[in-house]
Amino acid sequence: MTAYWLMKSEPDEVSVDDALAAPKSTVPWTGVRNYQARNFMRDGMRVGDGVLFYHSSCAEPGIVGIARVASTPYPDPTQFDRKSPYYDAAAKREEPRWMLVDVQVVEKTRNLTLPELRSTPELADMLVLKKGNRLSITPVEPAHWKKIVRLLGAKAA
DNA sequence: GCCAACGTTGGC
DNA sequence: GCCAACGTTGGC
Repeated sequence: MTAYWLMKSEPDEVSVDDALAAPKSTVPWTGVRNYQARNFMRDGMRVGDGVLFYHSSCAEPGIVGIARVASTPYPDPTQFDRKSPYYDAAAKREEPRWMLVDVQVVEKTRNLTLPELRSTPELADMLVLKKGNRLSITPVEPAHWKKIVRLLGAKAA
């Protein structure tokens, strides 16, 4: 049973173009330091799950690509890297605190912007649109996924 | 830069 | 376990 997810990335950090330019169009989803979001990656995701690649904290926030979960969960290496902004002194190698998955971009799309998402009645219940939502990873209902893929005219199903 | 909303921390 | 203070997210 394939599940669907929305994953936010700041394009200044990793944009959909950056991901496309990476080997196999695949990037490790580093830097998540929120337990709920971590748990989605660690416990909820399966290889092949659908991902909506979302740009946040930028001029035009929105969904900019279709991707897929491309690995099983493994420890986020940046938690052990003293020079990384994501370094976590409390994380031990024997007992990693932060887990991530690899994400592979399947298709770059147009930007389905936040205002457009908000103005689409069928998408009103999306978690990412809820007031005050700050979660960088949210599950996506199959019906919402289908609607968005249709709005994007994306090939990926 | 502002600020609402939320998560985390730490004293008690 | 409560809750105030603080830090972060993220749209605008």
